[in-house]
Amino acid sequence: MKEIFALVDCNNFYASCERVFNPRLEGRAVVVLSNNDGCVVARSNEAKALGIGMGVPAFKVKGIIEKNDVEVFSSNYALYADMSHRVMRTLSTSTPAMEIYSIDEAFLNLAGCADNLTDYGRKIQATVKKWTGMPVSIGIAPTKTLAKIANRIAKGTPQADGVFYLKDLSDIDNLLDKIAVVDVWGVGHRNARKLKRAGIKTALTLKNVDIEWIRSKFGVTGVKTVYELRGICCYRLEENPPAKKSITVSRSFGKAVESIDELQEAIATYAVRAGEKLRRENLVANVLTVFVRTSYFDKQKRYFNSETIKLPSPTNYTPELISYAIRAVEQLYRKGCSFKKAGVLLSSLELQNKMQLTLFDEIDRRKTQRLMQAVDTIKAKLPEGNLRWAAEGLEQSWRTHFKRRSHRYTTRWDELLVVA
DNA sequence: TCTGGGGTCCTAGGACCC
DNA sequence: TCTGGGGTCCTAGGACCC
Repeated sequence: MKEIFALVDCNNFYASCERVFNPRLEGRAVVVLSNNDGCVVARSNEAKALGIGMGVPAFKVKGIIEKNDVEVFSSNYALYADMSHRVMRTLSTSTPAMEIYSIDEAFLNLAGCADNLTDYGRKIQATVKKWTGMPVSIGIAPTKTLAKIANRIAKGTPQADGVFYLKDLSDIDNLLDKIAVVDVWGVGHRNARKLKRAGIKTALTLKNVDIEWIRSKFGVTGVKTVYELRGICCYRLEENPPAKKSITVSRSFGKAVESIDELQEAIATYAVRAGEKLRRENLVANVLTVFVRTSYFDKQKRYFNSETIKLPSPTNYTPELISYAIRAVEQLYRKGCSFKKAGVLLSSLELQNKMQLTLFDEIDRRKTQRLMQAVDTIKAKLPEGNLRWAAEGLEQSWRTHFKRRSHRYTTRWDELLVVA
């Protein structure tokens, strides 16, 4: 049977997460900031109405925030990840097949689920709200790209009330005519500009474009997008996400870092985190890259650089990752630079149980594996930061800021919601 | 003063091989 | 002295997504 896609999208996800545990925020303008409390990454509808843009630096909207008493939060990833699990678990009860597309979105295959899919969508919407407190919008259509558009319509038209089924392909043209080409999934700002120059401004004109022309200018991705708009499915539901191909841990510093010791501490800390991610996915890495950079906005003394190391044997052993990462910093460090951001990238990943053993390995892999298992288990039981590798340093004054983080209500006993 | 983080895929071009 | 053509693999950079 042909797939019918529902795209379920949490409304203003991070802002809504804050609201679920803080009813005082209901009806008020709420924004959530990125790491280091830098940019606005989520806004309640009220905050959007005040003209606070997505991705704008917080300092640029400080005036609006103060004048309108906007509630401001730092990102609370522990809370958002847990809320995401709850929503996804709830959704899984309403469909035989789904794909978790991002922290706040999932594609469901609704083929054969009900006679009236709009009603069925409403039922899903109500269940998620009741079980998790999260408001969602649902777009239903024969392809993912059209489901994305249906979701937009579900959100943007009051009559739809959060659920919209793009059912009759004959109606589609009227709707596509009103969608700007930049709002089509897969068309970014750059390609939108390029399309505009060729006279293609709406989703409808894009749908009707000549296929060979689009292939020559935009490659196969462009062709797929056009077919999807025509109702021809090019992107199937991915139920089992393929294994990760790379893992990155990177952060902006809370303050500029100038000494090599601090830069190495920070990189060691990121390497530790990267190792944990690796082990959680049962992966090992063959290649480690470290990058450092000064502020993007410091035009005078700009310095971006990276160092890539081919590891002698695939590993997820933290001390090994730390030592190579620290060595890379020695290559990258420049005296007199104010480093503002750095990161560790692990790539050329493979499954741990399939890994190629090196003949002359100096490390007893079985032993280190048990050691890392023990460390991970103990760390999970201790309060954050209580168990650390020496290389991570003690003071960590470079740490990223989260000055307005709410409680991690759902994942920490000491931060439970208190009902007074 | 203050501008996020983590991914994927595609393509073009170079290196290398026969 | 003459100096082809086709294939694969890898990498860097670009574009996109949330």
